Amino acid sequence: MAVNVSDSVTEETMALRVVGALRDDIVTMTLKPGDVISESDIAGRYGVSRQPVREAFIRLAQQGLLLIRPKRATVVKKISPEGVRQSRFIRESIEVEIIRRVASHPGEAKAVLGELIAEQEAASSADDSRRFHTLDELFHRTLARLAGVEYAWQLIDDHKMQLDRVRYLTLGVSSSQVAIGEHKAIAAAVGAGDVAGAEAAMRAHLARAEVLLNQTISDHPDYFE
Amino acid sequence: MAVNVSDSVTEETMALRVVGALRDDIVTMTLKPGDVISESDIAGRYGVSRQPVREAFIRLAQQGLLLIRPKRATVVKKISPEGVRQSRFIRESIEVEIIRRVASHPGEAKAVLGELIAEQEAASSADDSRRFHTLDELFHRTLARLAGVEYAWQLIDDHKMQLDRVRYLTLGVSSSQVAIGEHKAIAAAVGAGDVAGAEAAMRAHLARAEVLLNQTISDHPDYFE
DNA sequence: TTTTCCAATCTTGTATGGTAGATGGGTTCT
DNA sequence: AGAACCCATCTACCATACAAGATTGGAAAA
Repeated sequence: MAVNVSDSVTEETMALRVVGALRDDIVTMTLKPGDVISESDIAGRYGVSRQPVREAFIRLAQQGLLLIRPKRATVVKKISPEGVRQSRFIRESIEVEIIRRVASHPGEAKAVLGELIAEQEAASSADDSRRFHTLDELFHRTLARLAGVEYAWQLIDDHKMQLDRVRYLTLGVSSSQVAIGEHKAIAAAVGAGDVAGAEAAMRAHLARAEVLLNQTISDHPDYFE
Repeated sequence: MAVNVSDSVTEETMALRVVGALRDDIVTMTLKPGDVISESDIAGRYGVSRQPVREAFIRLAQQGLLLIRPKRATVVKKISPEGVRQSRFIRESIEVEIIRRVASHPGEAKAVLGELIAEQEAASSADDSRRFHTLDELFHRTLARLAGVEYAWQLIDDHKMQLDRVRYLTLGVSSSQVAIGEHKAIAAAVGAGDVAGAEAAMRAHLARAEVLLNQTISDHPDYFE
């Protein structure tokens, strides 16, 4: 998922290269909320003209990561707690609907999810939080695929980036053991075809993020509006 | 909601003016799916340089209305039936969650929704389908506001545009009387605090769009992938 | 006639210069 | 000293020129 800037063949156009590099810097908090950047600044940093940088700014602004203040400056958007909550409302709405569909028609779900959970336990034992993060995301994406709405999952990727920034701040904090237990509960209910139980388990799983958000706001108040 | 191109004070920058004009042309099918446009073409048409037009293209491409084929051309994206179905999956997921929240805690909901329905009946009697469309959208937006997630509603506006194109094709077709009846059922269940009933009524309301979509694909096969 | 190939002419991508609005700091006036 | 003001300097915005890939049509060869 990470894009290396110096990699000169992966991306087609310079503009997309800059988009990938900046997005990575923003999500990983290398560029912190509130940081001021400018077209010429970034252009010089990556050795390109202002034009592709400008287009990158436009794309990232539309994804809610940058705020372009005309004739003034462009800043890395601070995280809006309300925006995070509503992004999570969207995510919860969709994930609940997904888990219902999957639980209604299990099928290969139980086996597939079981494998993923096993990998997660391996990553957790190895204390590889980066890999666990990837596997966690894959768990939810797999549910979407099982429900036949993987494309819909891609559609909300933009909104998910807001959540990813918060998540990055809580990388070490989030106890993966707890998450794995919740994943097991979800998989078990799905395997049993227990729709209501699966929905409840999913809601409980997502609700834990609320606590993390409030804690993160306390830890990094200057990153939020 | 419509933006007049010749209006020279409403929009701030030329790029945003072009965005609004093109989006309006696309949603209203003035620019049809599959139509090929070019930066210089549009630039000449609006009397600006290629630069702001190019930026407009980028924005609209990110919203899924245009498809930029590098060094080749830019075309009005054809409507993807699968994309429409998944966009509607997203919408249904969110609207169901919204209607649950509102039905759980009615309050002023019944009165507010009642007023909107009355206006819809007036528009329907006057055969003003354009106004009915606006009121219909307002009905759903109001539900989002009542649930305290109006911002979330704005977040999915981009995806809704895909649905709006289909909807425009069925403007005269969709019998507003049926829609009003469904709105009444929703409002009644909400007013009674009947969560399950409100959810069922909302699902029934949204399900009707599936029929319209299939009919529209038959009527305009060249507009779809 | 059919096929191959090349060149004119499209397209979008990139670079650069100039414009107007906004900011900040120093100067001048009161 | 305090406040108003002006100007150097920043910003994003727009216009223009050039570059490079893709397409198309016709000419030339088989």
